[in-house]
Amino acid sequence: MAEQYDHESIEKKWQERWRESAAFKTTEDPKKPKTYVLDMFPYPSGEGLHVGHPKGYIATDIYSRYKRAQGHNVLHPMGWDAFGLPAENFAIKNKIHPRAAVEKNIANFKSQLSHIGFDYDWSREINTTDPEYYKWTQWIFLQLYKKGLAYQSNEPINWCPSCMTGLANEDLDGNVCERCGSVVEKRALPQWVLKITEYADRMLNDLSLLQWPEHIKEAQRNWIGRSEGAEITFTLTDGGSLTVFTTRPDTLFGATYMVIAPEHALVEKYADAAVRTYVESIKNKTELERTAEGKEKTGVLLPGVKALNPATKQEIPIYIADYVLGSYGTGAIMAVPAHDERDYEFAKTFNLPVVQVVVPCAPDAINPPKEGLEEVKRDTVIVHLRDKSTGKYALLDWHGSLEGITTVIMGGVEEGQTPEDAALAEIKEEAALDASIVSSVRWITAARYCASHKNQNRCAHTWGFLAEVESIEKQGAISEKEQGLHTLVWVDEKEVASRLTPAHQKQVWYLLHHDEALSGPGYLINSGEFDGLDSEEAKKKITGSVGGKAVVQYKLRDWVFSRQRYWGEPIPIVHCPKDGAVAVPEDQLPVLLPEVESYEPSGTGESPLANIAEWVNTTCPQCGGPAKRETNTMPQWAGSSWYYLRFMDPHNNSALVGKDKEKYWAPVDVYVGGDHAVRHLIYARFWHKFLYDIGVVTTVEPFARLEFLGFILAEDGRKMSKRYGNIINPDDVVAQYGADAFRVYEMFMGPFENTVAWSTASIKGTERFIERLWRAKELVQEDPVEALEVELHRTIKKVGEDIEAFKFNTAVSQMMVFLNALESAKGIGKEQWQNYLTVLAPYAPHIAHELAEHHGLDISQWPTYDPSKLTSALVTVAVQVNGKSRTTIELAPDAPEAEAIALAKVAAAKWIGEGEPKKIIYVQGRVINVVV
RNA sequence: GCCGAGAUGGCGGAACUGGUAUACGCGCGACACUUAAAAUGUCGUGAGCCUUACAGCUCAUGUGGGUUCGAUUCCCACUCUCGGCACCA
Repeated sequence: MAEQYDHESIEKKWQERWRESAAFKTTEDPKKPKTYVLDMFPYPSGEGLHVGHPKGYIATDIYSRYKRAQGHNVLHPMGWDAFGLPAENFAIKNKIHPRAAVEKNIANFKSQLSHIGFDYDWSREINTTDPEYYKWTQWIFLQLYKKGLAYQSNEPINWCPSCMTGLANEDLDGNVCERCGSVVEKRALPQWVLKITEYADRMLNDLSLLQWPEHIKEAQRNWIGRSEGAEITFTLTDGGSLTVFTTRPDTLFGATYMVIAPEHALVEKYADAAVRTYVESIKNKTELERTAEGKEKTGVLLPGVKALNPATKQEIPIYIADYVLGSYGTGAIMAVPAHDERDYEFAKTFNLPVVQVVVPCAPDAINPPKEGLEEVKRDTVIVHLRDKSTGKYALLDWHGSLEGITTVIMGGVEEGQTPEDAALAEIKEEAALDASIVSSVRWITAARYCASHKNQNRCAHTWGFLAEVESIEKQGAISEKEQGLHTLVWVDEKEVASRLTPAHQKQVWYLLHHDEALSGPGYLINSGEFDGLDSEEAKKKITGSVGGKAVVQYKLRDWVFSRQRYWGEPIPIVHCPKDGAVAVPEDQLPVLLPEVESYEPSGTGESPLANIAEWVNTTCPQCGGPAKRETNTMPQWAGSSWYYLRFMDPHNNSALVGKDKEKYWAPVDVYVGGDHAVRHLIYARFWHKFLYDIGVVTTVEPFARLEFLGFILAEDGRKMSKRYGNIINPDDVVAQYGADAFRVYEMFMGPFENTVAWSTASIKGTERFIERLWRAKELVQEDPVEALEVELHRTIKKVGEDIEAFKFNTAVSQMMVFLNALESAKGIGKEQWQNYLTVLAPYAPHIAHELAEHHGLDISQWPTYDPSKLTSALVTVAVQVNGKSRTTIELAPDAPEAEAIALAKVAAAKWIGEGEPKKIIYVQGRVINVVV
């Protein structure tokens, strides 16, 4: 009777041993290669950890232990991000001090983590609310201030009426506070703002240096939202001017009106009663209501003034509409309804003129223009013909060299013909029917192709129509010449799009049914001297011709950095009546957060700190006269924007991080996290680049590689939440199944980046795996078991490669495969066992160490695999006949082709049948395909 | 709407560079051990057809096409799901 594996006492034994021997204490060692592996540090909430949290921590722990076994010097720290609203709100609700709440929560988190067996160097633990830590957060702020990157502003900001504090744009979900769900208001308050926009381009460009998942990089790009365009100034009829930002200066000739934001300065000057009513209604509407109304465009004419389109010299009206944002660009646009979807919507609602100035034009994929040939422009028509009696549409299936091509009825517009005439004439010619025009495509479209019979390239400048016949009863005879070229076919409406071959004709069909603006590029029309130019080229030329200038705009706004709350880093500034805002001298840092009785928000827009006279009243560091401290605090993101640097040198009193230590450890080699990663990464990259500029760090990016973490859902498929009562506490799981089974299960659940629901049934599988491992120790013998060699070397290879690639699930699978083989072999050599336990140890460290100790084995060195041992003496080769697998044969992996084929022919004789195979394909060691 | 990722058994998922689809695990079924149950072990397990059996056949990787001796993998079109952004001119 084999003894049961007692995970409780064995795991405890090893955890104690690691703790007591400080096994994972890390010091700089120039002789060893370094690896810095980091999790996004947790926010110690009152709810404690659920089983989703440790998933990332297990991954970094495996990576860290693996790298240690490879001889790397590994930095794998843990700390706490503990300032911010949730802690403060929690404290208010429970009537305790936030500091006490944080301490309690941290203790709880630490206890939960301690049972899972992580290899953290706890001597480097940091806490963002520790004055020794936030001293340096304040120091960074001062450096930003000194470089002019922190400034005061009185612009209206987002105010959350429930949290009673200002928020950055990034803290919102649409127009709702992401913390509490209240709808935010606009409030003008004195704010500290950081010039993150200064770094927008560098943050965008340096993404190319990073080994990050594409979707995270893309989210960063979206967030930065760079767009290149031009600023163009329109003169007004009152002698003034109005400047707009546009990315499409090429469409200037199509600008038939202008729109300014309700906040625009010009509004005041000309506002009449209607304008005021509109602007008021916008203010009173929450953004929620505005979104609920969808994309319905609203607006009102600005009376008494018009603008002059600098290209057409025509007077155009100016509207006020909320679809133009005051905070982007110049708060004003030139509206080009033909080429902008929003302007088009607005123009339709307000009956404004629409002028097409760009013709979309793509080269035909089947018959592209040939280089070197001259291009001739031809006016053409494309006409869809519907048989009213059947609802079917006419198409032409072409013959001869155009076999396989299907088009619609089309042709040229001859001298003296209108496009409508031409369309009807083509129908007469190709379908022998008298039809009438029902509708037409609003836009001219075009395609470039090569007319090889004429040896010229053509650009078909095309009008599109829909025509109709009552029925085809009156159809005449189609000429023999036309019959020879193509056959007229009638197809269902649904089929038309898929039957048409040329992309251009598909586009015309689409536009016949969709009334949309043309937002793509093309060549210019209705644009005077610029007609015929490519739109890309026209951008520069038109901008130049009207004295505009090229500019770059970003969606990214400067970072509103003040919070009117207690629980955050005080902003180290003193306001002096004489000297204005004065930086607190660095030797006076940290500016300590005062101990107070009442830290509840005042709601007045002033921080609770404002009420503490003895703290607020101070002397000016410059003139020595009386002055007041800045009472706003920093947002939660501040402390987490640089913490990865402090882990390198957590107890340094004279610098944020020592130069040598930074040089040794930076950058973070692997950074693991998920969820709200976008903002944190933007802010941290911004600060890091700033610190690079002032010489504090030596790398341009903080996180070389990022692995995105998929979440764990509750067993019911919903998010784990107190609200649903479906939280699973890792403490309970560890108590029941053991830390190793827990660790292996979380890695085995699926690909690391996948979101998967927890399954109590499935964790039993990894529990069995651990139990079977335990029993396998009875099978250990002195001599190696030959039959296990191949699988062992494969396992060493696969587990190592999979850890590098964060493909933990397949590594676990391979370790299970090996254990299966071991059980079948009914024995394993000591050295083989040692190698196996070594690769197992990062996943299941407790049992691996226990088993290793049992046989006196050293599992601290990662084994190397022998490539020559990855394949066995015989391989199974599939035999296919006509691509279908029929049977298999056994072969030496390097068997000569002739031998393989001979064997295959015999094995598959009954499928091959009589006669010689047409062809035989042999893929070494894999497959033989006999084609008969 | 735009951008990104994805769709494989009852479930989580695997598959090198285009080469035996369904590894590994869960679940399920049968059997063994047991007075019994749990635990454990052994065997089986994509669907359908055919056969007493051995064997054999057909169909299956979201849908429809294409390239190829051969496609989960490459190409084209489409459907759906998830994530991010969302009137950014």
